[in-house]
Amino acid sequence: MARVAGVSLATASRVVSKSSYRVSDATRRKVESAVAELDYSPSALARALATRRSRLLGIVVGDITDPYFSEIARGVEDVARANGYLSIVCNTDRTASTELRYVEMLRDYHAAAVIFAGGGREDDRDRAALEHAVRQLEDRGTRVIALIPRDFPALGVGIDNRAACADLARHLIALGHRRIAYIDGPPGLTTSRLRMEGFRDTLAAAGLTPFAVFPGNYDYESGLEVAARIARDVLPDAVLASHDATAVGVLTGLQEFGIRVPDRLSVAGMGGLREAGLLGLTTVQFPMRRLGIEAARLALAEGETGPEPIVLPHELIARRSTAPRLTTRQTAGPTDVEGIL
Amino acid sequence: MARVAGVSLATASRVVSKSSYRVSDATRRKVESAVAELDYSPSALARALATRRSRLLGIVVGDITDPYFSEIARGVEDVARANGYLSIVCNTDRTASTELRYVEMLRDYHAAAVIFAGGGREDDRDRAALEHAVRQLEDRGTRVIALIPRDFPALGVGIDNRAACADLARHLIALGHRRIAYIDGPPGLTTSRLRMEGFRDTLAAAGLTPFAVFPGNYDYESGLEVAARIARDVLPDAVLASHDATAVGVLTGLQEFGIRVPDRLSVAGMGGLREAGLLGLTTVQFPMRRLGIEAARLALAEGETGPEPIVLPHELIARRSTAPRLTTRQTAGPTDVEGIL
DNA sequence: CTGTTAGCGCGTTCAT
DNA sequence: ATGAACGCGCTAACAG
Repeated sequence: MARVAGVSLATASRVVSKSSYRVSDATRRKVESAVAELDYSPSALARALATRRSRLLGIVVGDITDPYFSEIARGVEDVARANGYLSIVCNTDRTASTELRYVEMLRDYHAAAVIFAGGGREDDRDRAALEHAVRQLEDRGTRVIALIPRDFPALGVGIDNRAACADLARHLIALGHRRIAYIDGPPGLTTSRLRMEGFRDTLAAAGLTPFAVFPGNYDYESGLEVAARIARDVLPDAVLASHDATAVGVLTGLQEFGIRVPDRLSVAGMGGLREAGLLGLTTVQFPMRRLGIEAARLALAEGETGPEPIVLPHELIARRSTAPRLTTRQTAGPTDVEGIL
Repeated sequence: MARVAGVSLATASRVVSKSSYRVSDATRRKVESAVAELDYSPSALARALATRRSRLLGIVVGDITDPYFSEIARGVEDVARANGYLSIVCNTDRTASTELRYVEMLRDYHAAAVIFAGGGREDDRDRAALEHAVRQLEDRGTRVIALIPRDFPALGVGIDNRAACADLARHLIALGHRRIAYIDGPPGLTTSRLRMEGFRDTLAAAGLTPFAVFPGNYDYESGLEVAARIARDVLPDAVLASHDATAVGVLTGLQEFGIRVPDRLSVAGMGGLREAGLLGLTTVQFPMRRLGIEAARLALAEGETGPEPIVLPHELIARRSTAPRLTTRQTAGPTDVEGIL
């Protein structure tokens, strides 16, 4: 193509790659017309090879199907696109080995940066291997960003899981509830631990002890099970689930037993899922998309940023699944119409 | 690295790239130990440049945040990973220009294949440009797969939008409903047209005419609006929404007006969203993940496949949002407990 | 301002 | 079975 333009490869490269080089308008025009004529487009691959810098951005998530992750990915992708980067999404299914494999592939493609969404596990046996792979990444010049908390050193951005759960607990206590049950997250996950700590500490500060702590898995089924158990046994004043999906499960399960929320007990979740809004579930909303955006900004930023992680604010959204304890409310009114649910 | 192995670059390449070449076990071992020692890994970029074939798979979606798309992406990614490919997801926001831009980037990276999820627009002014870009892709040897219907020629896989909507209409008619309203999808979308046709044709075949056809946008808000309109006016026997999100909007809106579903009227949606199950919404479930899987298989398949598109089956899931017309049902029973909704 | 040259890190002929 | 050389398409250094 440089040939049909009648110039040398170098000049052609200079105009095509928009390098801040001085090129006369005349030759520039010649090249441009040649480009148009040949329908030419430069090979990003070759460029990356020569530059040692690709414009590929890796984002490793647990499962893109999970609304949290897809929202994060969307945020990342938005700024990636704005900067001419392509986003590679990697589903790890929370499995260390596939996560590792992906990291290696991203390294082989000289990804400009990789963003680890999804928290780390605290019981990870492959941590050493991962840490090694991450180091390799950095050695090759790719930036690594982590949505904290993560089990390897990396600058990052995140949310305050502990504080969020604490806020929720305080909300429940403020409503007069004392016998508060908690549904834990998957064992070994850092976020599980943090949220649990937020719950326990807040209760302790109020001189309370948990009514019960049920195991959970950040999913719908966990909620159903808990609902069945408390329905057959003693009802707490409130149940705080460490995940919206679980809280929705509680709501559904309770309803099958004819136990009305919030009349008989309050229910709250965490995350800010669409379903939460739909069912009137009290929750804390996490700014997932912003999280992705900030992470991508960090990833693409030229200047080195300080090691202190950015912490984005969450928001407590009180809805009709939580209400003051021991209140006699009317069962009429627009917010309490019987639906098909 | 070939140096420390004590062999030539060629032999090293032969073992690293697993080429079906004859290499003696002795030298192979030498190379392998050198690889391990140096923590060496081949550059996928250089390989792609030399081979003229990358292991990058592009998947262009409307919005990864949309459960349909994320499910498709997941399916694609699953088979991509199994074959050692990386998946690049591109959010077009249903905008032709950004879709075009992405296609160009994917071409520059010599993507092995690109899968177009998300249907085409019928009013697309940039169709020519897109078609051109797609042709360029194919010229460079990248396969292009489309989740039909699409506005440019490509082999593909899809679902039968028309039949799905027809099934729903038949279901409603079989329940005895005659005055059936429809909520359309976004104008200009091929899927909108197809679904609408399925609805109209089925009604016509039964000697019925639509009670009303409301404009919609495949979203929640459209449903709310329709609910408000029919609540203040005459209630149809049933409303069929072209999208689950819209149907959920109808449900929510109706309930705010104290209109009980399915007592007063039936409601159905399309898609198979999680929320549909949660709220007991009758719908057709589309096998989105399978769609992605099949698309990826096509994309990665070596042999040429026939031009006839694969059509995956959908499934009508009748739930409690639809019921026979003019039936007096008791308002008790476990499926009809008043919830917080 | 523009042309020449030398890699980037691989795969792939050809010889040997 | 192995080694030498060339090319993939582009950028970067150095001349002119």
